[in-house]
Amino acid sequence: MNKKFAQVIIDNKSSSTDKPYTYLIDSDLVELVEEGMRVLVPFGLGNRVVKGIVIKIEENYFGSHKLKKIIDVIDDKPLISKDLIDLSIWMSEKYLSPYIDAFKAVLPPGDFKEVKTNILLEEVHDDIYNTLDTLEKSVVTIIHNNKGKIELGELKEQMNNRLTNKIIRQLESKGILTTSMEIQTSIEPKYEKYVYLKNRFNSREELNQKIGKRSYKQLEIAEFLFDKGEIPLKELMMEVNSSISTIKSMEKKGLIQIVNREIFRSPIKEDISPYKKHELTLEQRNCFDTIMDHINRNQSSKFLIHGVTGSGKTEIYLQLVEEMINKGKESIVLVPEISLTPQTVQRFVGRFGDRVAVLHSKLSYGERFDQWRKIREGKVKIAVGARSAVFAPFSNLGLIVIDEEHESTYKSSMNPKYDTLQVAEKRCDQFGSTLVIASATPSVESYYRSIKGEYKLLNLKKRIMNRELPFVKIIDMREELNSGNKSIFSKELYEAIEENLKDNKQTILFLNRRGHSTFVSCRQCGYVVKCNKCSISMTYHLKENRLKCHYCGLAISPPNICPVCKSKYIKYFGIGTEKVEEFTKRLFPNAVVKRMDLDTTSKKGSYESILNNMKEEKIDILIGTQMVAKGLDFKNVTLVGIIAADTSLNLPDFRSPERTFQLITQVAGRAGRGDFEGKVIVQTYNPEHYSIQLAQEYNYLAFYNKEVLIRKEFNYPPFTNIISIIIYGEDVKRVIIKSKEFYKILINNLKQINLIDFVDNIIGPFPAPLERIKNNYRYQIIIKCKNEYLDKLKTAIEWVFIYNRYKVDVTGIKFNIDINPNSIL
DNA sequence: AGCACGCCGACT
DNA sequence: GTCGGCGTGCTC
Repeated sequence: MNKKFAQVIIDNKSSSTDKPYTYLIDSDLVELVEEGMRVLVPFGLGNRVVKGIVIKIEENYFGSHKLKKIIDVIDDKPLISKDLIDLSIWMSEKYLSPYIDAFKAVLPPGDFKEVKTNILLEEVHDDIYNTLDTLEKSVVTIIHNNKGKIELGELKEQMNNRLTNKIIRQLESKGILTTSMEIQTSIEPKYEKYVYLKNRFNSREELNQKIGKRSYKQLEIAEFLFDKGEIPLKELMMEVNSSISTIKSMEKKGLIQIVNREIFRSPIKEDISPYKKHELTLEQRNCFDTIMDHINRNQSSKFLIHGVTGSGKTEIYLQLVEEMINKGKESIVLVPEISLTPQTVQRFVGRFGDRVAVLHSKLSYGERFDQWRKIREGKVKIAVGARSAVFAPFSNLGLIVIDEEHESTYKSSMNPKYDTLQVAEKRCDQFGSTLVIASATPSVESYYRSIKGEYKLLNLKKRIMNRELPFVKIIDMREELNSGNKSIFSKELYEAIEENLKDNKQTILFLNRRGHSTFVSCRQCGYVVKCNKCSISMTYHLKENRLKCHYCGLAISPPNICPVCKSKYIKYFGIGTEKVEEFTKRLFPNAVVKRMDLDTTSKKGSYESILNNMKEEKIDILIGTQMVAKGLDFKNVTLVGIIAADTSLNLPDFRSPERTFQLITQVAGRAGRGDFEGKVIVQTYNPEHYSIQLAQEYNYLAFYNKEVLIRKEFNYPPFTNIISIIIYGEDVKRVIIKSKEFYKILINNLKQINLIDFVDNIIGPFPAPLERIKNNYRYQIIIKCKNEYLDKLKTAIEWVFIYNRYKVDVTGIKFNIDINPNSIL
């Protein structure tokens, strides 16, 4: 008997069922099931039928479970290829992520269980039809009677024959059928379960009578619902600390109703004009040739392009991609989310037209699925997108480009908490393809690796057309203050803006903080308005006249009198982009001033409209956050002002000098991109800090050399790995007790496996720098560990925190484990 | 997530 | 005793 064994991942987001389950593939299915296909399997004591995905097929089974059989196979082709399956398994191990989350990253967007296969009938001539066997004929007839198109599941139902998938494949190879995937997202929006009391009770007394004293838990829930009305099921379970079974039995009794409510989402669209090919400069050509030379000699290689801002890196990517197309290979181009919207995408779509798939966060599930399907079915050759585009399901991948590789958005903060650079390396290894990463300010880690020879370093030192990098002037704001200037503009910046306006040139003002005032405080007693769910001061937003929490979104009206001491001396401190806008408009009443940050670009198309106005020179002064720092290319911008270079410098994170250096360099790069010289004015209270000084000189190498020494001395990446474990929950006392308990268990475990002496450092548990977010108290343990012991350490962490082998009661406690996180805040 | 098993308290 | 609620543990 020909039988095989399949490892199946079942989607039910509970950590205890997140592992491969082995099922028997009976002889009648053995030829139909492939890795990457979805199957129906019996699961649990009640053998309920669930959908799962086959990740491995083996000839033998040596385990001791009595195996159940796969009921049926859903797909006629694998949803994902073998290399993406391997990649997911690799990710779940590398980043300690649940399998199901790692697989969701590579599976079609949306709910993979809802993917349908459509079968389309081509024209069939009688002479061909007559060569078919009976079963094949009946398939053709069924589809014909269904207007030439049918969904696979429905066809199988009508055929009522195990071999349907096989027949389809035969007919497909004869060119009689074609198949195509579809997902029903436009009519299947996202839902969440809500609970409410069935409206039969007028009073508590009536409730008590109906339920009876015995079911005190039910009574508690009912009373809770009586007060609250409708509430999400998850929240209810949290609030009353009850299990689902209690709630379900109440539903059975008809006391409560559980309903699905839709959660909203929205799409956007854009128009794009052609972008013609540019002649490469000598430097660009050298860089391009070196890469192509390696590719042509079939040496799979990794390159780091260190190119100053405005050196024309995008044109190099474009031409590399073109070469790939000529070789019949596909390319993935990754850009940070923020610069994704118009400019880079316009260039790719402008040059390659419908051979480009664009993936970004503003697509709806349906749109995203369409892009995914185009890639999967080989209809496009290039995928341009944010970090998740690294999973684009190409089958003959030749090149991955990562633009602005230093950007923090390349590290995911959700499961799987992957680092896009590492994933890209892995994919390139799988396909033998080329990896090109590039930045004007490479991350210390990447540059270190290029020095060690893991990446081949390519330099672009000149801007195109030999334009000069803009002159950077540092203004010591302490001196401004001493000379009596309390304004947010130094004298020098003010005069420069004034002059720029006179010359009809454009100005960009950068401040990495949105809102109007960053905190509101009482001058009498020092009280600061804080979010009542997060340990963070609230930012005042002028336009809406509200105080907002930038972590949880809570908005309240600003107080007129101090809630503590009742004084009316409430003052607004700190500057945000909104206040900069207000001041700028007041000081330059004749200038057209626009602000670009999260608050002004949340509406559909508003980002594009601001950029277009900027391009058409309808805006004199553009004020913005991070958004203006990346990739924007306006020829008429000659002045860039950095309002406060210190905001990113004083954060308690080892990467803050690096961030500051990168930010200043990137923002400065926005000036002088046209025929006119650019100027940058940096305002700071720390003018002597090395990251500001060296950014002024555009001296990346000196910055790197200094920074890498510090990293070595204090043992930070790239010399070690940092693992952050955050233990959080709503009950502070429990969080503290549990984090101490887990810390002890972890230490004991590490002692047992003789690892404790090899782990560089374990600190904690201490309150996380952001001690409270969205009502959760957060305690943190930070572990440093060299590469060679990392795997052992991860196993220990998995054992203690994820599998919870020590059976610690973890009700109300959650963990967030991040390996080499972006920041340790 | 869903299902069964077994403990335990309240009522006959 | 016995009925029913509620927590616990397992799912190839």
